[in-house]
Amino acid sequence: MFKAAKQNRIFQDVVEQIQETILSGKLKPGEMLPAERELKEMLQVSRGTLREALRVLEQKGLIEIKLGVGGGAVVQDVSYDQINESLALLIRYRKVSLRHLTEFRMGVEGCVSALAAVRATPADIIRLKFLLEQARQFTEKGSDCQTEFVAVDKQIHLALAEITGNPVYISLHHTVHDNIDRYYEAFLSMKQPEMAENFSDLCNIVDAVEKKKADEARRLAEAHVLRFNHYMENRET
Amino acid sequence: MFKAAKQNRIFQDVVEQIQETILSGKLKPGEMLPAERELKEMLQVSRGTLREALRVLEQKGLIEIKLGVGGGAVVQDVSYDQINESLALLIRYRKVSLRHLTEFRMGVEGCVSALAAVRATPADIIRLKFLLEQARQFTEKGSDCQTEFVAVDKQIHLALAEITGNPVYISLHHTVHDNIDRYYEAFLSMKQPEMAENFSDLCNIVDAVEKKKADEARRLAEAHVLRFNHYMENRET
DNA sequence: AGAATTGTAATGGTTAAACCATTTCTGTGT
DNA sequence: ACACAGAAATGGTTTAACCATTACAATTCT
Repeated sequence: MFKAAKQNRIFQDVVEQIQETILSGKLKPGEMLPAERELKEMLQVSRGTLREALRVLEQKGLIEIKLGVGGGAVVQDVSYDQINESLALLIRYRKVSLRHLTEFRMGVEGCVSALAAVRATPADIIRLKFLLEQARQFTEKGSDCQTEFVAVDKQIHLALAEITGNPVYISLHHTVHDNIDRYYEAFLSMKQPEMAENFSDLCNIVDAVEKKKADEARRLAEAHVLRFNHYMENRET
Repeated sequence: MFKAAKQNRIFQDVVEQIQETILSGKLKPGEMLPAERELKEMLQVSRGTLREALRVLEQKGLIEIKLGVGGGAVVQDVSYDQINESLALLIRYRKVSLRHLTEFRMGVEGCVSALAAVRATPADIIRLKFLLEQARQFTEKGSDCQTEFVAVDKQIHLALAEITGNPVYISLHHTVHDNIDRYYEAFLSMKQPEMAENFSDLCNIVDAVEKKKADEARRLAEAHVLRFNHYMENRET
């Protein structure tokens, strides 16, 4: 029901004051807080205490500190970085396995593709086909371009997430890929045939999205993620 | 590809050292860091700098500070609190709406139910039916027990997530529910008929899980979340 | 005039030493 | 035994000084 009522720590009060000022819109992204030496006078606290508060706000992603003349605390636009860091921490701490992550990714990419199939506009389809064309070129070049191919693959999945228009899916896409990439770099190795297989997967997904076949898009996306994973499983420790 | 290479700030180095020690398991939850005055000697930094580092670690949820003799930094078990706070910030900043959150929840609960249908053991089914029985009792009592009913509803969804055995789904369950609950508290109002409808939903989902009908479980779970949401939409600002 | 260099001041980063506030433990007296 | 008081450990805060980085202006060279 309630959060633990921490004893009064002055820097916490400072954090709350500044956070409220930012969240209420009195300070907008890009604007700056007064310099530390000014701010400490306004708040009637020591510089050390103020700096502890700034560290917290920085960690929350609400401000960023710049050095030098004209430097100081710049208000940031709230982004997905913090949520991603938290999830990454959780993944690392709980030692979430590649299997778990892949299973989750299967589910999410499936949902994303199904939603995208419902919502894609003609412009979205054009964008997807443009990305497909890039993928096709890298596929032809074979394993020399594995990195580039994986990058385009990722862009296609991101595009699908963006088509859903749901920021939660977009955020998760980044989180999952940032965390799964570590495994890719270590374990993934595709030759020309595998790349061709994957390229074919992507074509089929985009095709299903274009034809607004949501269920088929889901099924194909799930199979695609699973296939990607199979390439790695043999090589996993 | 790479993260921005922040200029060397000593406290960041301290944060990384301590964080690595914790994440690598050298320091386990419940164990304590040395006292500030000791730690600053070990790390060869000033107390102010060390404290800035501790504020960051505290904000990340890796440690908690206790006062008095025998106090100090206690290593925490990584929880969902930080990720929840990040999501709450996004919601407050209006980057994520209830509609987005519900849509996402539909997808996740669908995947969870489908997976649970595949993996549920007889013991899992017994647990689910035990929870259903509680829900039935609260349903009969009507709107006096709305809070209790919602709590059991949540427990059932958590149980399904746990049946999948995938920690990512379990984590997400907590995050989504913690944040969606704020809306529930503000907007949700169910009378006896709505509760009966929901109870029926839950029965059908558990039934589909028991019969290992994954696709049906998914469909039912999605409809269930959607229905829950409809109760609120009329009341939303 | 224009370009390169240098100086200067603002600003965050760090250090040091001292004192306060809270909490636990210990010893003393009843 | 129990209660109370004091001591000690530990985080919280303050102050004052100095260092490092940066933007900008002044100066000098071509």
